[in-house]
Amino acid sequence: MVSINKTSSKPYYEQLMLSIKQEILQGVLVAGDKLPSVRELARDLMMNPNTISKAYKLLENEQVLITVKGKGTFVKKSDSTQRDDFRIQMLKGKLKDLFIEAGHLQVTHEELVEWIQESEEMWGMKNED
Amino acid sequence: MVSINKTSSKPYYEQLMLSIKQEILQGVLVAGDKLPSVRELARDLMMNPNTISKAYKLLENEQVLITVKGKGTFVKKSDSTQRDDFRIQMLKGKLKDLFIEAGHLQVTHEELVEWIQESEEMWGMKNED
Amino acid sequence: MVSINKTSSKPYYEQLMLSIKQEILQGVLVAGDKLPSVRELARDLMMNPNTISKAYKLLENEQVLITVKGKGTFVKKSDSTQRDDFRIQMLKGKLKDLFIEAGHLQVTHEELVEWIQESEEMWGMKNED
Amino acid sequence: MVSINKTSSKPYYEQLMLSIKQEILQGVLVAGDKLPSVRELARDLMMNPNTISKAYKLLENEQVLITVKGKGTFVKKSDSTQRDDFRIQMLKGKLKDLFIEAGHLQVTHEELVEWIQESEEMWGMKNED
DNA sequence: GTGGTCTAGACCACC
DNA sequence: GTGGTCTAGACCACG
Repeated sequence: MVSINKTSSKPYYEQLMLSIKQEILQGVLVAGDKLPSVRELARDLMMNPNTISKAYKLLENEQVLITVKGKGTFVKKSDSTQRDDFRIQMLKGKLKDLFIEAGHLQVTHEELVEWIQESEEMWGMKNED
Repeated sequence: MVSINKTSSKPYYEQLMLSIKQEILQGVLVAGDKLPSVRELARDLMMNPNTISKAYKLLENEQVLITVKGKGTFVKKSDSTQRDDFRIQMLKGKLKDLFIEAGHLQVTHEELVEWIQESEEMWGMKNED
Repeated sequence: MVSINKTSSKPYYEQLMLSIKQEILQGVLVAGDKLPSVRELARDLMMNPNTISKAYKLLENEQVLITVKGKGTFVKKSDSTQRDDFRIQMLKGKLKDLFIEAGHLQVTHEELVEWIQESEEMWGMKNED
Repeated sequence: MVSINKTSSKPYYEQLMLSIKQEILQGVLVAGDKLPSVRELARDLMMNPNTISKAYKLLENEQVLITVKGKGTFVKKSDSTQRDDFRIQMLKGKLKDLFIEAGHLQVTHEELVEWIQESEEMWGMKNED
């Protein structure tokens, strides 16, 4: 399922985090599902277990996964109680930068909005079950 | 005009690039305008000239600025004839990643679109070139 | 200042995190202060730089520190806007467990409250400047 | 009575120890009461007998339980004559760490004290032995 | 078997 | 000089 682009400049562990997050949004992974063990995934992706572990640990900090020593790592039930204002602010900042880049690439705002709608449809988001 | 946040974790040269690009989009800087010399800007912003130079060079590569030996660095007239498909693909990828993050931060697509509209209005963009 | 007990079962990086947090609460470290470089501290504490780095990184995730590549790691200005309910809940759980242990060690609730007051005075917390 | 949260990241054997200790403090279990056999409890909780055994053994070490060969495991009468200073020091250390965390989560000392009082009332502690 | 911690050492990006 | 990423391999704790 998940795959890593070893020629990208984006760190492996970030790619992995995004890949897992995407599968959760798509409903491929749901709350309670067990992720591959760090060793197993490391073998499959031909990476060092430490790198996998780093990704899992960071997703645990973000409350996306939960890991139990000796048992494995699992998708956590999202407690949609609280929004993380700090990270949302970061996100907004990134969108602004992206917006500036778009302007210089002659990408119109309408196109940006279109892209967002595309993503929404293309993935068949299963966010509400 | 341009300013650098020395406590941000974003590299100085990237901040500078974005800052210049933003001013161009806002119409503060227009095609043909002369930018401050590397030394001058380095002094004003209390930064290493190498860092300024790096930002200018990268913006030359992106066809945003143009340097004339012995004269200075200038805002280039954007040739709207061709769009850089490669970089647009990059941008689209970044937007997709941002979209995934948004999903996990419980930011709805509507909010994202709103943010884009906000930026548009707030700046009074003048990119009708 | 900071010191590590190499015979404790508590991980080095956690000890370091607590040590730094304590110094911030005590006012020994204040917003904007530069922490020792990972290499420097690693040398002083006779530890591997990776371990120091891990502690710094985690404190960055907790928004206690901020690090700028090429410059160093600094104490962050605490934005007291938002309380992290999730982590507060964790803390409350730990206090409950501690409370049970106390009961079995014949430590009364009054003693517990006393200990808290002690800490408060002993350190001369500088939380409000 | 005792129950285990299989999705918690706290080790099973620690959860079990705390659960038993809590029931003793609440008076649900009193000195002389017989605990379920290792095998029986393992079956009821769907856990590995080794894990139960480990918890019982550690509670024996802490002088909370006592095992009589061929008869079973029983709640021990607490000898309130001497307090275990070493473990009390440990406890005090943990409270100090917890206190530091509280400070960084903007939890006031008053709140901490409140939480202690809450626990006290909620359980109707019966530790007048 | 699972994940967690720590070390050692290489290479890269930023200033 | 600074921190960041990744690999390799050792040892420990949990079930």
